[in-house]
Amino acid sequence: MNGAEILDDLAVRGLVQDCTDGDALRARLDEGPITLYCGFDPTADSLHIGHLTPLLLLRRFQDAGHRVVALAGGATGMVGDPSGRSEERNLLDQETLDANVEAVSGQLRSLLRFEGDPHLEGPAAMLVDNREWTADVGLLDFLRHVGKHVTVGTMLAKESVRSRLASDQGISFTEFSYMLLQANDFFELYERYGCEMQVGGSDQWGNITAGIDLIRRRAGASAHGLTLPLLTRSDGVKFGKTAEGSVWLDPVRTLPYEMHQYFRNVDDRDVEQCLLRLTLVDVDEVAAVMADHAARPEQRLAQQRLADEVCTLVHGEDATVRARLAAEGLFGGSTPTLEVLDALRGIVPETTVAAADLEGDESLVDALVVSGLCSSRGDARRTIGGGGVSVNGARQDGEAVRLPVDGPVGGRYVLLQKGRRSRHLLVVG
RNA sequence: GGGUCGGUGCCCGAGUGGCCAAAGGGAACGGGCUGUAAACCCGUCGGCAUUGCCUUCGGAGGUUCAAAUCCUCCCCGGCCCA
Repeated sequence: MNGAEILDDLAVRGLVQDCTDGDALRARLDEGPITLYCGFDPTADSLHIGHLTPLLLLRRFQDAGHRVVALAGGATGMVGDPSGRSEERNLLDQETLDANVEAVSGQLRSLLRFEGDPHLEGPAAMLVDNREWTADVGLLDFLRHVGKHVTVGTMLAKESVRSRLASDQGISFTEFSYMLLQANDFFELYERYGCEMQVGGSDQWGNITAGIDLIRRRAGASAHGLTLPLLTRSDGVKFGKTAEGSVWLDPVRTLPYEMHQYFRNVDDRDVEQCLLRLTLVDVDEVAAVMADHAARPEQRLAQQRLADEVCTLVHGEDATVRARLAAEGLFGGSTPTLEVLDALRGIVPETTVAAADLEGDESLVDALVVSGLCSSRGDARRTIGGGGVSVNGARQDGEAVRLPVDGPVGGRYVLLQKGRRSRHLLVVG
């Protein structure tokens, strides 16, 4: 892709909120590969799907032949970015921060192609930690070499600072200084690797332009910046949030199955935006998928595709297959196979039982209590009576108190379902 | 400090001696419809139990065969007066 092509692609996908001089950037991209970076502060031990847009943006540039740098903000994370925040952050301790940098770095690694990656074409991605050039810099040096080039007026004019100054909370000097650190990062990356461009979320505009200014002042060079719009949901809920919290990339925090389901349930109104911004599917193909979807919206082809794409990007093909099998077991409405039930392990809570436990006169009632799906035998009877219990996908008669005689699937699993949402797996062991 | 109204089940809110586990609404949960949706409809909704039993109406005592309901003291909230 030449400069125009990649920028047009981003624009069509709705991935450009703000951009420094578009013509200059286009011309620069036409000249040849560029080095660009995006920073990720280790505020938690995992990234979440909100980070996916900028991370994928790096990927898009890498796929177009450019050199991308993912920065884990070990230094900036120590200070706390005020951007987009109404309140002062709590500082993380060194130990937590180290662990977070480690975890986040691993995730950054998995979505980009580094040296040695068999799929690598063109420049390898780089992973850096800004502690590398920040940790040993003394305060005096920093003030002389960075602070000297930035006027307080400019800093005060940034939206992130202005909004906080106007609030009751105010802003600490520490957070106020944040943009200097980030500006310095950009400058350092420019010096070290010839990094000419920084990308980030829309709230990063002020920090990015601060870096561009610093590069101009100290190196007399012009650099570029581009920000992404925030993903939004039509129903007003913050994107990537569920009742349980954020959708994380860490498979322990958010099961691949749960992530798959999250996207599988995206509103019709939002699904095209998601396909464009959160997957690498070609724009033309997205249009084709959307056309299919429009013809048969009830099949939710677009959501299915979206869920598969994102899940595969983050967790890989196997996890996606498993997530789909699990969904089939939970929502397919047919008798699940051994393979399907196997895929439910780790997704549905399970209890190990003896084969004899499945044979009693009131084995169904007992099983519901043992599994914790029902709080008491009376509760179990009531729930069964209300038609709320299924065993291995088959709804049980309101009078049933005993498990069906056909026994556990493959001699191993009995899937209990209470209503649509509560499940439990009995494992014969 | 004086006066007054009130504190009821997850929440709001009726109930003013027995027919009260306590109306009604909301939430929640189950079912139906549906696109693993929204809306809508039905059911359950203190606890345990296959009849029934146990624990609830701010707290502690008391009157009564019987109290969420009456009396006494205490705690807490609203409003009015100081």
